[in-house]
Amino acid sequence: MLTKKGKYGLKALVHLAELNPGESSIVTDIATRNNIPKKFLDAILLELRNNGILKSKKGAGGGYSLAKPASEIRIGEAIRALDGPLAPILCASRTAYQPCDDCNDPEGCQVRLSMTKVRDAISDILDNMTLEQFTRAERVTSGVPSITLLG
Amino acid sequence: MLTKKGKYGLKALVHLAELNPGESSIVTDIATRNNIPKKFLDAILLELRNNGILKSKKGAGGGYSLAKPASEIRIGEAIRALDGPLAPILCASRTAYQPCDDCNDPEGCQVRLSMTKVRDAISDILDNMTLEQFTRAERVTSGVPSITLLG
DNA sequence: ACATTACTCTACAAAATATATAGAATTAAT
DNA sequence: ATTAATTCTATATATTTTGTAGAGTAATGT
Repeated sequence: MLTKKGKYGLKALVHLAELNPGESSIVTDIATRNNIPKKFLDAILLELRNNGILKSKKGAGGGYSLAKPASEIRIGEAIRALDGPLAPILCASRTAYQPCDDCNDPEGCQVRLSMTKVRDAISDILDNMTLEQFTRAERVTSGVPSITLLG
Repeated sequence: MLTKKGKYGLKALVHLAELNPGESSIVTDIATRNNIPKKFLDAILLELRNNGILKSKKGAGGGYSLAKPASEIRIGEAIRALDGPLAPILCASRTAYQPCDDCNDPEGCQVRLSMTKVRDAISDILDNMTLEQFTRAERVTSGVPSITLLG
């Protein structure tokens, strides 16, 4: 699940990616422009900074900016930093695997196997999507998936 | 995210799918066999029943059984009944769409567009997977996705 | 130097959600 | 009738999410 923290973080990243190269932005501006509680955003941006996604400068004239080009920041990377593993359940995670304590047979567990497929599908999308692509995304209905049943 | 409720429910469905046709099982048995708190499972199975996935019979000789063949029960259907929409965020749901209250432009929101892709990918997997397939799944490493980066 | 700015850190608090538990009510079989 | 089993209502506990408050730190400009 994408929490508000994750959502706010992504919006802040878009905000920063849309600045001119070299420019930075202060938290207050990002917060007001995106309807995000300032103090909450403080913590979020700090976390992104501690994960090497943003860099910050203190004091007057300071602010936050991307730590690397938007083309080198993966959306999956940002979401992991804020919301944790992409997998729907930890036993299906490749970056943070942990067996369920109630499961007597993780190897043959169908829940785990199916959720591993889901995790891989999510990762295929989010780890291959850069912040640059994300920011430039056009307002077009995303490609219709091959076989969708329930809409 | 798959909660314990969702996980327990899926395990119970597997349990019931593995019975001989026409057979049913009582909650206590499903609970002890799968390390699930009995009272919690009561509520879960009831919810699956109210969603037309299970049927129940009260009293001695009673119990739960599938309401339809395992080949006609979709995993996505079960997860929705227990954990809600598959989409990582409601504004990306097709079955339970709701705009974010803090979002001034849902149409052009990149978070929403990307999460819609994720939702579609999840749905492609879970709405096309039947309980029958799920139950018969072999203990084989799931197919390697085309381009996986972070493992 | 000094005031101002803005990030950083620690602690806490409120709200929402997830995870149960208890016990009585209902229905069916023997 | 008694027992078995689901169903209903209510409640309790734990965890996570979503914030808020306020002091601390570093940089800047004057």
